[in-house]
Amino acid sequence: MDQSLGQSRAITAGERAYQWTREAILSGRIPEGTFLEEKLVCDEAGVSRTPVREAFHRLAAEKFIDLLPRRGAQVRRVTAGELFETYEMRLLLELHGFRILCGKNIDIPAWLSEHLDRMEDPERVARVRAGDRDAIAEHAKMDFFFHFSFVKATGNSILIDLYTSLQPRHQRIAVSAVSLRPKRLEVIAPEHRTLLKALTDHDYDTAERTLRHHLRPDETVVSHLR
Amino acid sequence: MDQSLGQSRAITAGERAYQWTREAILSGRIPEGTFLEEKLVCDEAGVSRTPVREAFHRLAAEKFIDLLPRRGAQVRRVTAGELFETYEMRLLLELHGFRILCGKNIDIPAWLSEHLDRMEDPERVARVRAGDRDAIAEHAKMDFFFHFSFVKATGNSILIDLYTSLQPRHQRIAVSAVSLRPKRLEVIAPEHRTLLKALTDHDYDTAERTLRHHLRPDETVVSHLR
DNA sequence: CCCTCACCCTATGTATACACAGTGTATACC
DNA sequence: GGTATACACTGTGTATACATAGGGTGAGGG
Repeated sequence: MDQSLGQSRAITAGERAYQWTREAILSGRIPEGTFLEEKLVCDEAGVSRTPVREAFHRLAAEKFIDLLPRRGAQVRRVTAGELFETYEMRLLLELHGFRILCGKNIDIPAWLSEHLDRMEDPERVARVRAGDRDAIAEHAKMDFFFHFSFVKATGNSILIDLYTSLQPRHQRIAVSAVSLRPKRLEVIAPEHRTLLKALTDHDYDTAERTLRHHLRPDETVVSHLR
Repeated sequence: MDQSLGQSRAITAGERAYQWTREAILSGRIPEGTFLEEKLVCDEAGVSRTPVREAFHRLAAEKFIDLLPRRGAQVRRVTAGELFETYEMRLLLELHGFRILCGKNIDIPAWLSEHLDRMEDPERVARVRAGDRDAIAEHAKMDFFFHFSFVKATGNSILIDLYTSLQPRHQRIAVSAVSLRPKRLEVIAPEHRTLLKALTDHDYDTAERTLRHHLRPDETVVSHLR
């Protein structure tokens, strides 16, 4: 195609295909259960099938899609069972992060407060509550980023990997939760503030108590996924 | 890890390439740090480059190899730092499994005792102590399988996924540990028996104490990886 | 009206050809 | 003798052609 343009060759075609698809799934442009056709991604990402297929295998390993032999790539659904499991694992991994952060007196990034400011921006919140799909997907990503920051601060690369692998499932759950119960936003925001303060103060007990309440499956979402 | 199941299904070329490479790495036939050439796998697995490259991307996502752009696929090394992190994560995940198994009175598979019998088979142990690379790799796989069984028994599919993703790192560490300190075998075996009994008795405290001692990095291995 | 079966057609699985970057080596120069 | 540079070669990155399985659609029968 247009390889001859001499653009920054740093990004390979496979990487473009991967990022486009990953973003399309995370943003909700491609709904769960959709059979993702190679040709669609080829056209959208402007690459041939080979790098697209490589991206698909990577995305399958990362639980974004299921690769059904001779059927195609299906965007993964989150079942009710997986919802419970995801919260269970998030609690396990995040609490472990908290223990390290508090125990070793590791400081958490100062800009996290500004991140919460952006999440609570009235205009953004209004769009989310209005049901704007893009805004909801963006909110879910920011929520993940917030929690991920604590895990990242521990510096444990494997913990970071494990937690990262939860993102596809987190995204679906968070989108469902905010879509079905926009009122949750009013609960989430102050809990995030409490978490941040507790960790800044190295107050593990408060952090744990808050997180245990924060990571509780919403019955409305559960029944919706059943 | 399920090496013997499902021979009858129509296995794709990509799957053959994946399994051959995965097995070659786990068995130690391809040493860490090796640049894995696509052509080699093509010849060995009897497929063309396309499915091999797909397998490589999958293996990279699973942390078996690093894909260096324009350089190739390098079999991952385990650093000293990752050794500590791996033990830390194994402890976290396995203890969580133990809590569930004991708390919910879930029974663990009865055949695990026979699995330990096979691990302690004098002939096998002799080969491991003699430094037989295949026997050592096999021992490491059996060790992983033993610990994995507890995680599997919880039925939490995400926990199972997360633990599975530790296998590449576990394998390298276990092989190093047994190679450098064959004497460890005499410590490992009784600890495995203690763990199994504690879990059969739903005695979490003993299980936790034993596991905390069991999953302790060996200083010899640590300095070897540095 | 619903179910079944056969056909076609589309999308996947695989191989291969070509483009090009990175590495190694040999040669020339300092 | 050591270092720098140019060139060839090897192996990866990508596109594309071809084979084939699986599903959709239509007609025919119950």
